[in-house]
Amino acid sequence: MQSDSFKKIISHAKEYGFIFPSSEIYEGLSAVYDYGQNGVALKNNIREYWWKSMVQLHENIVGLDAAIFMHPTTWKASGHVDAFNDPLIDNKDSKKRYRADVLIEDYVAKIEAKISKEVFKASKRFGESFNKEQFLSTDQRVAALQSKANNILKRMAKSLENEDLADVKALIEDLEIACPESGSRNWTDVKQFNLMFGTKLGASADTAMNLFLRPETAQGIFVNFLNVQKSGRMRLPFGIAQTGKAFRNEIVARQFIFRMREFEQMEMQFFIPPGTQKEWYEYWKEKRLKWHYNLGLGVDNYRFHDHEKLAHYADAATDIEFQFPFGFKELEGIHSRTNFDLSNHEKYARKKLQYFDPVKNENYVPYVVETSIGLDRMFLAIFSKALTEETIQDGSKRTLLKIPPVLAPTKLAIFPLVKKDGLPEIAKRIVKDLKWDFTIAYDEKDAVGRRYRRQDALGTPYCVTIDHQTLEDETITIRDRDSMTQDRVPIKSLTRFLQTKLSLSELLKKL
RNA sequence: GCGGGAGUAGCUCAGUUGGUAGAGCGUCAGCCUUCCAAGCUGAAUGUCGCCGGUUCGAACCCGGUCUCCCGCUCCA
Repeated sequence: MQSDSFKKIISHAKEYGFIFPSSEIYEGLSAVYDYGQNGVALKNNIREYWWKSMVQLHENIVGLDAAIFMHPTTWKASGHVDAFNDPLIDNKDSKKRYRADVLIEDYVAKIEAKISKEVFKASKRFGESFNKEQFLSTDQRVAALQSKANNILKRMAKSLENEDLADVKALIEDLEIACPESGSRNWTDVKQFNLMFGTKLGASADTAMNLFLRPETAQGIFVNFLNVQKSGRMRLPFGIAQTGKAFRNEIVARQFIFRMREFEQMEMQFFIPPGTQKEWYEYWKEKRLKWHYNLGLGVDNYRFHDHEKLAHYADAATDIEFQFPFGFKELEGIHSRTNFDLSNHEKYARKKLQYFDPVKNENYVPYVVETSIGLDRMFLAIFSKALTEETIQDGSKRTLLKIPPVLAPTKLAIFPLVKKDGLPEIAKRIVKDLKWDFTIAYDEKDAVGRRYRRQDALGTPYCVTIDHQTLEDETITIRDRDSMTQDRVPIKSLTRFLQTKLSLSELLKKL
């Protein structure tokens, strides 16, 4: 059922020019997609809604557009070089894949469990009949186990540090670690999997600099913190907003545009005095949820999911999850990032990244609360909820995209009822007048009913029809996409009607 | 990466024991002039995912490969 509707979403997206597989004539490229003529319009409109809600509506939030290439040390400071590198190993019998370091750590955890058991047993005996010899032997056993555990961890750390993956495998073999699933010790080689895409800057091979394509846009904001703060005379609390592409070499990229290797983020980093992160974290949670609710996709489709295991940089984190066709999944993240990023950039760059607080009269590294949303996921959220198949009164079916009108790729379609009697001329005149303010489609082909349906499938919220009465009294009908009802209004009042229904500022005012 | 399913026109799909490809919808041109798809006439569109093999002959059989969906795994 669900996968059925998901298939419909994918084929509708293709058939109506929203999303195409990348390089399709060359058999495509795994998990890479292109936005078509209607997709790019919807995507731009979503981005604009986000951007204006951040930058235009907040005096203390400004924009930025940092480059995708960044100095390689950026990613050491951010922790991505370490954290985005996983040594993976497969068991050939169970076909299960594991992180090699986790397998070894689990083994060590077992040794440690043994140690505490020994100590516990010994303490019990100690309480009963004390036997000096026994106790000593326990002591030695514990010491032996402890040193064994330490040696394993030391060897693993050293191998990982030196990227000696053969030794990581050798360690697993030496310890006779078996697959938890199959109990087999038939392992593949350890492979390093780096989630960051590498590339080279510079013409000649020997002087070229190894770079990464950014795995998140946030670091472009952090490294520009002082530039923006000083040049913009910004005072805390203030935010920097940015939208842009990021790249992750996901092991498994799936589910259409939900998890792509190249994707677009909309991030805002909010800089605050230390100690106020809790309140700002709550503030942005509420604020962001409201932004989503405001689109009217249904409040039941959203929920918070608080992280229990926090990332290396965070002291609190939550996801806004959305009910996608394949279940509730992360749409946006709100993270209290502490001063982790700025402090680390201070360390690696050996430059102060501090703010002089005129109120407290002191210098400090600001804390950060981040809101980070995937534009492609937002697109999928809207598109998947918008796609509707309904049976109307006469029993016929229609397919429509209930995209929030403000975000629709085409805002208005204009039809002459028939292709004669001067109706097309009037229709074209209206197009000419309104195209300055709205994206408009004109269609005179086929029966008008069929033209309505065509626009329904594209999500066009309003269709204006010019009929014979227009010739008499300069009125037209406006047909509503969702209700299919029509209003007859004077041509003159069209602009104002559309502005109230379709202007982004009206939507923003509700925030 | 593993397992399952799939790939034939823009979309959904049919295609018999191997004999050079079809339908519906859509699109385009025209007719009709009608306010909610499926009226009439005509037309275009396929390296049958790709490469190789078997065969006189492959959409179909075999091998490899790519892509998509689902489930594992992964997702700082």
